[in-house]
Amino acid sequence: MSDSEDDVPLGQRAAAAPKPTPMQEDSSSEDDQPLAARAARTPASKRPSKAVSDSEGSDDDGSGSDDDASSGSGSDDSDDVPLAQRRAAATPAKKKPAPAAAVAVLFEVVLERLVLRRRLLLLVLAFIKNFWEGFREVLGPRHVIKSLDKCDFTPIYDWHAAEREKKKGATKEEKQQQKEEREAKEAKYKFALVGNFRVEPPGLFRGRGEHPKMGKVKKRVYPRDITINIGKDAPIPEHPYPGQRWKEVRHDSGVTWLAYWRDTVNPKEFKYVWLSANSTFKSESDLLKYEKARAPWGWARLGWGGMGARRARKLKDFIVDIRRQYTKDWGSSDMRKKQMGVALYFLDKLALRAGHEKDEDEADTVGCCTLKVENVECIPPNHIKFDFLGKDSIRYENTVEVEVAVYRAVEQFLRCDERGKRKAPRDMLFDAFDATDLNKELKGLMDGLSVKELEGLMDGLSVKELKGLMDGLSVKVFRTYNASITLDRLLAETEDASAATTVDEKKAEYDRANKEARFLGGVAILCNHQRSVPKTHGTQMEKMNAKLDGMRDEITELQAELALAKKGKANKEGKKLNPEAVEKKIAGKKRALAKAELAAAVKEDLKTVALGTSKINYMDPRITIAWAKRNELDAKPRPPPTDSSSRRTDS
DNA sequence: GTGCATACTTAGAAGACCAGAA
DNA sequence: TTCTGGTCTTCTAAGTATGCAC
Repeated sequence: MSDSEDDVPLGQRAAAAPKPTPMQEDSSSEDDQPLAARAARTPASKRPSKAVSDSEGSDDDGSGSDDDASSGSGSDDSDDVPLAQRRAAATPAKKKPAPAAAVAVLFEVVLERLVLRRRLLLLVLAFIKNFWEGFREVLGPRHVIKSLDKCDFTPIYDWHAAEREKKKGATKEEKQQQKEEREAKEAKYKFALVGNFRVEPPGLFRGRGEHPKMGKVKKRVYPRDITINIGKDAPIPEHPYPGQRWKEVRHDSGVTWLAYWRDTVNPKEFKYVWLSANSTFKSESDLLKYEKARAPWGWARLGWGGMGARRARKLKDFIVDIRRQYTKDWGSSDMRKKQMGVALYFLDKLALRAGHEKDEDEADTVGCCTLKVENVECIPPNHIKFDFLGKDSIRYENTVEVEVAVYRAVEQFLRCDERGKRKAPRDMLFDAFDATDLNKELKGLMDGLSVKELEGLMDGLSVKELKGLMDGLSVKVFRTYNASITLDRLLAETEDASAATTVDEKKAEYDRANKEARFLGGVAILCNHQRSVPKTHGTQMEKMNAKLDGMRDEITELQAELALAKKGKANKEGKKLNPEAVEKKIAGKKRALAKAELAAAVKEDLKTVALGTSKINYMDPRITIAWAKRNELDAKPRPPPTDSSSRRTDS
């Protein structure tokens, strides 16, 4: 749209515009033409396709063939020549036209313009009709505006005109800055950081533990096997296999996967391409997970945003109710209720996984709800020993002291089932329900609360919001909660006993809370995050022990030197030493030895503990941030990659 | 109530990377 | 410059959760 045209209100343009020349109609740069001029060329109902046919030289306006003018797009300078003159020029001038013929040409031109003006007027009225229909819908049926006649859009028009002037008047530097700001704002919608963008290559399936499918061939996956999920208007991405097509192209904004294919080893399962863990989608999902875990209990020591202390306290009462309820169920005569009560106790106390049913062609592992009789042993008077293979066939071996009522209930569950039938070692400990039932039960706890009870818990949240948070209450939430609250507790313990004053000392305390032997009852142990012993562990320990032996020998020698120094005698090298200086040296060596011994002990203790999993999946990062703030430490997130090819995703 | 399909999270192994020590 | 050891990244297996059809 030309600037001069643009400065004229639509209504005025409608009246003033009907003077497009055929050459203007045929211009290839259609977008640059005034709306009215564009509208005049094509009936509103067929505009998009008609625009194409016009450019191909249709005779739609009834003025005879315009092929000459349109097909060649003419010479550039002919745009400035009046139509009548061009008509004349386009016809070979064999002889001077008679006056009557000139009048006829002039009449034809005037007529043509009148026809065009009428058509344009009709199109504008069409435009206005459509606008009013849409505008009325936006206003709603009860709006005071009932027709367009009395509407004055001048302020809006003026505002736009002023903005345009402002843009025009900007310096080159200002325009560049605006461009950069715009691009920075839009960047998050242009790039996505994909987690696993490679298709899994062919190979042999290993599986973990004694997997029945180990050794099976993983076939190559081709584009014809892959369904992709892209935006409706996005171009279909190319793949490196000519002649093949994607299995399917979907436009599903209700899911987060970008592509999937069927696993060739287990065709019942899918493999997905997702956004990376630090994308906004995944981060928001993580936030929700921690909110759900936090909501029913509330972290005792956290004062940061989101949940006020008052609400946290009230919601904390809610878990007190859940615990009271499952404690009551241990004595229930309803076997299903009784078993669920004990299972919830295990989940809450031991942070076990839910344990869903598994197929025959999967590794034989269990979780809380799928524990078998052979996995559980009662040790009088009130200890229970668990011994089973959990996720990834990692062994869970733990003996815990339990409430007497739980102990007796488990003895009963081990003996016979719901109907009184005697159990064998491979029978289920909890035979009256499964993990799905337990999840339904947890959700039912929330549904059972009256609006009045909810109001007591809300403290600013609507019933819908609170229910939304609590809808997420499932078995796995107990595990997330327990992991996070354990970290919170351990950090609190270090703070309470802390003599640290410097940043380095405080940071060392945090590291110790995460790693040190004295906290081995911590998050990773709680969640049973194990690893195999690193291959280099043996040689590393040998080196460390040799170093420790050397340090001990050194201290022994120094102590001998101290004895000589105290008697005023010279040492082996014939030097007389100051006893105080030797004592100081010994103290320093002892401190270094203690530090090295601790490091060796931690290394040995942690050789089978995986710390990363709890850090990534279970410990609410806000607990660490809150701890850092309380200790006046500057905890900053790692800066995003600077390389433009690896921008963070927000889309 | 059950089984299945689908979608998403959690998990350990192994290799890559990097900083500090030798 | 090379070695070492800790941490990060990648890979993909193995879980959890839930809606839907029957």
